[in-house]
Amino acid sequence: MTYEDRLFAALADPTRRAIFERVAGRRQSVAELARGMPVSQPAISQHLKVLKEARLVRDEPSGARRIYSIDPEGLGPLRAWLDRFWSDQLAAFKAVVETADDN
Amino acid sequence: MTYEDRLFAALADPTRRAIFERVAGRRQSVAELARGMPVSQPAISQHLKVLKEARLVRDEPSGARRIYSIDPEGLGPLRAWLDRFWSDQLAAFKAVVETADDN
DNA sequence: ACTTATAATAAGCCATGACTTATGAAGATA
DNA sequence: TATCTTCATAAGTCATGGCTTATTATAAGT
Repeated sequence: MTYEDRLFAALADPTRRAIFERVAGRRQSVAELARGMPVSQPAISQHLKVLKEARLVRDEPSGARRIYSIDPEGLGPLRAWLDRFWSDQLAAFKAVVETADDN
Repeated sequence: MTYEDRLFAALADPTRRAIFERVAGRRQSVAELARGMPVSQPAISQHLKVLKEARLVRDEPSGARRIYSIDPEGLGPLRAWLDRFWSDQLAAFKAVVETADDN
C-alpha cells in the first residue's frame, strides 16, 4: 500500500473526515472528540491512528491526555495529485473533448 | 450518502484511481481500459459506474463501444474541500500550533 | 442471418473495515 | 495507595465493497 493510497483511504470515511475537520478547526484531545461525536472513544482512537499514519494529524502528550492537531503538510500530496488534473491541462483537455470527436 | 462522500469514496480505491488517471490521459473505451489493466471487463465497468456517479467521468456511445472521458468539473468539489484547509488558514493554524501551547 | 465484439448487469465469494464491548496501562488527584 | 480519568489495544460482529464467472443486449462485420 503506497503512501498515496493511505492518504486517499484515510479521507474516504465520513466519520474520519469529520474528525479531521474538527481537529483542523481546533486541536483537541481524544475524549473531547469522543464527546462531540456519535461513536465510542475506541472508534475515535482507531480513526486517529489511520489519520496519523496518513500524516494528516499529529499527536502530542499532555498529561494523561493526548492532544491531536492537524499536520500542516499532510494535505500536500493530495494537492499535488489534484494539480495533475487541474488548471491548464484540464482546460486544454476539456477543449479537446468538446471540439474534436475522433474515434 | 452525500455528494462529497461519493467523491472521496470513488477516489479511495487504487484501481479506480488508476482508471480515472488513464481516462484523464486519453479518452478511451471500456475494452481498451480492460486490456491495459489486470482486472476483468466487468470490474472496469463497475469502477466506471462509481466514477460516473461521482461525476468524475462522462460516457458517450460510439457504435458498439462507449467512450469514457474525464468530467472537467468533477474535481471541483475536491479542490473546494482542500482549499478550506490550505493556504492562509492552514499557515495561520500552523503558526499557532508552533508558538502557543495552551492546554 | 450468423458470428464476433463490446459493455452492462446479476449472483456469489471473500477480504477489509468500521463499529462495539472489554480490558489494561499510564497519569492525575484525593 | 487507592481511585478516577484518559486513551490505546484486543477480540469479535456485521456490512460493505471489489472481484470473479455467467449471462444478456446491442451493434458491427461477414
